[in-house]
Amino acid sequence: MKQKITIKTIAKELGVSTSTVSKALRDSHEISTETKDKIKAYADHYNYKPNNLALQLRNQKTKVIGVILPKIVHHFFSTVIKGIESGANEKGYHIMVCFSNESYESEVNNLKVLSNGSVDGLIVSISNETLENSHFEHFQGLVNEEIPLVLFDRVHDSIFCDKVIVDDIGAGYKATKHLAENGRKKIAMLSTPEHVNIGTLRKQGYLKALKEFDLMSNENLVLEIDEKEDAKTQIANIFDKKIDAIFAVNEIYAAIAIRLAKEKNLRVPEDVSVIGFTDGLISEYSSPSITAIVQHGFTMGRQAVELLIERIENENESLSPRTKVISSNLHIRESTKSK
Amino acid sequence: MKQKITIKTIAKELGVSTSTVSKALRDSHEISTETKDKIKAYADHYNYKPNNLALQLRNQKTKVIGVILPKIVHHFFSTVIKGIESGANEKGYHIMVCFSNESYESEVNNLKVLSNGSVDGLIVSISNETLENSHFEHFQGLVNEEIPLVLFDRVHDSIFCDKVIVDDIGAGYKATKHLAENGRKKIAMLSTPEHVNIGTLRKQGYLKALKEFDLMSNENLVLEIDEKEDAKTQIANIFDKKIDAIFAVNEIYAAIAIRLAKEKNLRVPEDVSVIGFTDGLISEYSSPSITAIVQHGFTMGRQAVELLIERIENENESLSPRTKVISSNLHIRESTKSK
DNA sequence: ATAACCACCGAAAACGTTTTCGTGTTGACA
DNA sequence: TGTCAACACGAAAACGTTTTCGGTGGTTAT
Repeated sequence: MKQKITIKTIAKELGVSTSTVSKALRDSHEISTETKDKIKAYADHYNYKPNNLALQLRNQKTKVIGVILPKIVHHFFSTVIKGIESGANEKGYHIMVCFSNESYESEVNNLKVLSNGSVDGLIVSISNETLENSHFEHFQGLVNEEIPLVLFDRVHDSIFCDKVIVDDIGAGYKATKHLAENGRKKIAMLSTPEHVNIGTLRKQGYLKALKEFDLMSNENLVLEIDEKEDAKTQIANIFDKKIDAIFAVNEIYAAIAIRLAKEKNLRVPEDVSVIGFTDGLISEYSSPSITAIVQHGFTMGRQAVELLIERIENENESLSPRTKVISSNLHIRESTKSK
Repeated sequence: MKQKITIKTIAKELGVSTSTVSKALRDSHEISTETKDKIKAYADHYNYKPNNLALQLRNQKTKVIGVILPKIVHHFFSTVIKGIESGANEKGYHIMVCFSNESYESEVNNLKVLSNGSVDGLIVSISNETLENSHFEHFQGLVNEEIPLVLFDRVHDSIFCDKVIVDDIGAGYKATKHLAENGRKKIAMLSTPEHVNIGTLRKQGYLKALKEFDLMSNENLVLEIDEKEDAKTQIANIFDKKIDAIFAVNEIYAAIAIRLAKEKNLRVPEDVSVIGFTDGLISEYSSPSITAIVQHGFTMGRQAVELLIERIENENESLSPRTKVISSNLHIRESTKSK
């Protein structure tokens, strides 16, 4: 990189002090118009840009927000990032993005390196491994250092901070209710292992709806898909049970289910109706297009960053932790139909 | 944020100088074991972390790479980001991500704020608007300042820097060739407006293959989809032309084409074979699954970041610009079949 | 006894800013 | 002529590090 021009060089070249240059560039009344013009012209000509690092060090703030996500090649998370970046930009912040790749170790590591002063605050969605093992000491560390922190989607009660979550119970309920109202009697659910709280919560909503409609709530109808094994073979089993509807915890499982149904000569939506979670490209463009719970990732990102910036910029007053619940809604498409 | 503990506070508390503390923490031989132990114990107990801003200012490097993308909610770009982050992490770098949202203005703006010392180098994919209007002065500025820069995928010849691109011509050729070898005679292409160079390049490959197989290369068979209008109605026209194969410039157009074919009672792949670009979730999970050109976004990201870091860390020797071409290949699935 | 050496530590500069507090030079006014 | 304010600018500290250089006191070799 070429030697950058600094206030010092300008000062030396023009035979004034650095304070004068600084003041002139900030248009201070303390400096004569003549000197100001001279300095500005020089700065302009040599394309002077104030060094951000120096400013950050002096102001003791970076105007940068750290974001740690479990993954990125994923419709929901990339949408959230977009929301975060959009909200951050509006307030003059930038984002620094890291991925835990669902690993506890890299989550801890990312947290550590970002909390050394490079960011003013953090937005995090907890990795699966961390949730599975319930190790949250690293977050506790952040809270103790009073570094502003907002958790979203994958959160945990034991961490004392702002949170933005989806109404997973309500979403599970809405999805299941829609199927029941369509006359579906035997509704299966494709869920996640228990430790992933989103699966558990959505299941609660599912069970609530089943109860309300006096439908069978057989544990056999809930399939906990293990991510480490092949999803397709696991899902295939569900069709042995003469089901007429499926509520899937994400859009990939929904797509796989539809594919399997076709292979077994079942019509979607007539014989089997399917609802997915995450209103992504798959739901939109597969055929039949898939009825899905839309999660409003963009809104979640915006909300998270707004909570965070509010906390950053009012660090004196200690607000107690807030939780925003983003309600989800059903986007009805072709994969569901009344009997 | 709580008042963070610094070397100064440690020095004051322990009655030594800051230099001693610094040296002790870096395990210098200049400091007696006794003093070192004392200082380390204190630092450990109060969870001292060196302030990154101060280090960055002192070392005149940030270990941060700026990344500017046209969009993020997109399989290819999110894959590239993952590749960049992965490669950066291995070398101890972090990434700062901004989005131009395909807008020239925000691209210029992002470039400006990132080039003020907050990053050691930049990885950029040019926005559509910028390409459309051929305004590249902002990149020229970077090059003049000798800020390390790597362009990927959406690049332009007039910018003098490292580049990582896909072999778009070859990819278009491979896709079309595959269709031709399957006995398809009237192959349509769903492309982009001309200014988007990827569309143009892929079209070159398409035309090359047509010529090679003595197939009709009618301009009517190439549809330039305008992103500002509804893609579906534009694509629908192509079916009037009795085509038996479609090569789409991205997976969304491919999915839409398949959907339209079904509506017109054409069977995919029997009556119409379809190939898409970008081997994303849609291609994988729609039914029929879509034969697609895989772009190796992860590899591109890795390559880009490796080129960049090499340049950052060898800033003395001025290498001439390099261009890496990542070859793409065909992932054959259900949407293509020989006649 | 003197020189040389070593172990241990501190002062100060440097990175690039901003800001507070002087300070010297005007000019006006009593 | 003396006083005071306004004006224009500079010195220095501060943000938190690292590193060079120098210094002190004690030990060893000649």
